[in-house]
Amino acid sequence: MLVINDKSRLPRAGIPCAACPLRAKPVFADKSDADVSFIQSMKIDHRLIKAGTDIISPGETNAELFTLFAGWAYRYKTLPDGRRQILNFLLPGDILGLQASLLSASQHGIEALTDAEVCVFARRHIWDLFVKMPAMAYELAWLGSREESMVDENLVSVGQRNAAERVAALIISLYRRSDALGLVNDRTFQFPLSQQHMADALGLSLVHTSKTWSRLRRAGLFTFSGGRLTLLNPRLTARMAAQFEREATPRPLI
Amino acid sequence: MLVINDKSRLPRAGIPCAACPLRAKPVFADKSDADVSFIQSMKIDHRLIKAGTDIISPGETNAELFTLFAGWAYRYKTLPDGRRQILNFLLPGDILGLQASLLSASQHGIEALTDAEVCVFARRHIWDLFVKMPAMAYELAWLGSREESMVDENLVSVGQRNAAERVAALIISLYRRSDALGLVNDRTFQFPLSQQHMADALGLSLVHTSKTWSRLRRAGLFTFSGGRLTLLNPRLTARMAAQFEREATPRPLI
DNA sequence: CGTGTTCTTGATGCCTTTCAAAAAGGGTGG
DNA sequence: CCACCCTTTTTGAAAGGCATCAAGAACACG
Repeated sequence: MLVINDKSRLPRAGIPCAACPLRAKPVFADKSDADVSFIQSMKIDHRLIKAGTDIISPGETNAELFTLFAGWAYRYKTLPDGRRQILNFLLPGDILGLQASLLSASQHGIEALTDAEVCVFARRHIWDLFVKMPAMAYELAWLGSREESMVDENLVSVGQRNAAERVAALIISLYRRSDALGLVNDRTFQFPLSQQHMADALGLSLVHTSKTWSRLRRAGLFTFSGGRLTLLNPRLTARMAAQFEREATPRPLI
Repeated sequence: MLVINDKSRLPRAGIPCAACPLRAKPVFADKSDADVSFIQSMKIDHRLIKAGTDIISPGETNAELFTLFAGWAYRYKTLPDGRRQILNFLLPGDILGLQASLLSASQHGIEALTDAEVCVFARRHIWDLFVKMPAMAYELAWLGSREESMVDENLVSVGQRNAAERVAALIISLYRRSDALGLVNDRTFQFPLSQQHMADALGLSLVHTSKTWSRLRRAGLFTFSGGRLTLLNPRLTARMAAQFEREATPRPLI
């Protein structure tokens, strides 16, 4: 998978929020020093998560709030018989566990897709934030709405698009989100999903996902090797997915 | 459909929030007089919406915030070629347009399913609410998370459940929500969806929805006539839907 | 009592699933 | 560095659930 570091355990754990490398990216809205230091004061931990482990478990109560600092994750729900639906994917800078920390018990799980790092904010501080930092509370609500909007779009995919359109929509969506983070070089970016992940996200069987994936690849839409995807024709892919709106930017980082 | 009133145009328009009949229902959390009068001060209109008309249009900017006072509505998205996905249904007391008013342009539309009444809150007042009323801002975020959680569950349906399970899940979900509002009598409640609505919500064709619907009806799961549905066996229906969590209650009403 | 909408039902076809098994990677220990 | 094992991906074949087409029935409305 994606190896975050090799020498030290948490090389970036000590980095203050003011010097956060994520925050420097143009996708994220500028913040006042006061805001950043409030964020710093809320942050109680910087945690390394191994790929494949839960960051928030289904049914967990009193879940903390996180910001994904590095790596990928996904929200999912599981039916009693084991069927799993991936609700949406999470990339660096995304808030994680807002729903879980507002509602009493988490209705979903969140699992690290790659090795990941998260900034941990104590649940009990969220209330402080609403009282003392209305602008940031507003941004939190904004981020929540943005996530809902992503789930909306996934529901449109699964409910209305055929297999090829779904795969195309998934690729273009992750391509654009990676691009916004500056993670796309020469139309190439890290694409750490297994076909099982794609199948569970798209509501397709593993076999049919595989066949659709290779059909699109052979059709010259993209190349894929070593976990890196090159999207040869983003325009065509977007058209193939039958509409796919761009994101508003910049957005808040908490 | 559902005729709200016959004599006067807006019989309840003049009712102050303090005397709101919705608020009296046990599903909704108690609020202080100060909170209620703040809500009253934010409310700029009480509007009657005819069934089938948009409350928020797709792409609308500067959408206001609403609380659904009476009737049903639904959020939807449409693809360029006309395919429509219903994202979730809205019942009295639900907040409406939060995502649209936080994000710059509405990514979805909201349409009245029956004749409906809405309380209108000016978008510009939302910011005031965050500054002056942190507890209510928190509740707003809570309601946003709750809506996301409903979309999550619909995504699980469409992605993982087969046709019969989807129909059962839809029925039990609307049954429970109606029940929480005290709208269920003797297992019978108003069910104003056409089969086209169900099809668009469940990601099924109209024909297959009709066949599945009548198969479940003939199997003795429910009876339906005159827009009213009697759920003969809620337990069985819930089991048939393969898990369906109950809602936390009470919840905030704004 | 017409007329348009919604619902029902039958027939046909295909997109997707399921079953099965081989091929390809990836990681680990000898 | 190769052998071995486990996970992931690929392919083929067969079945089935759901979509599409078509048209009649039931219903709502003016």
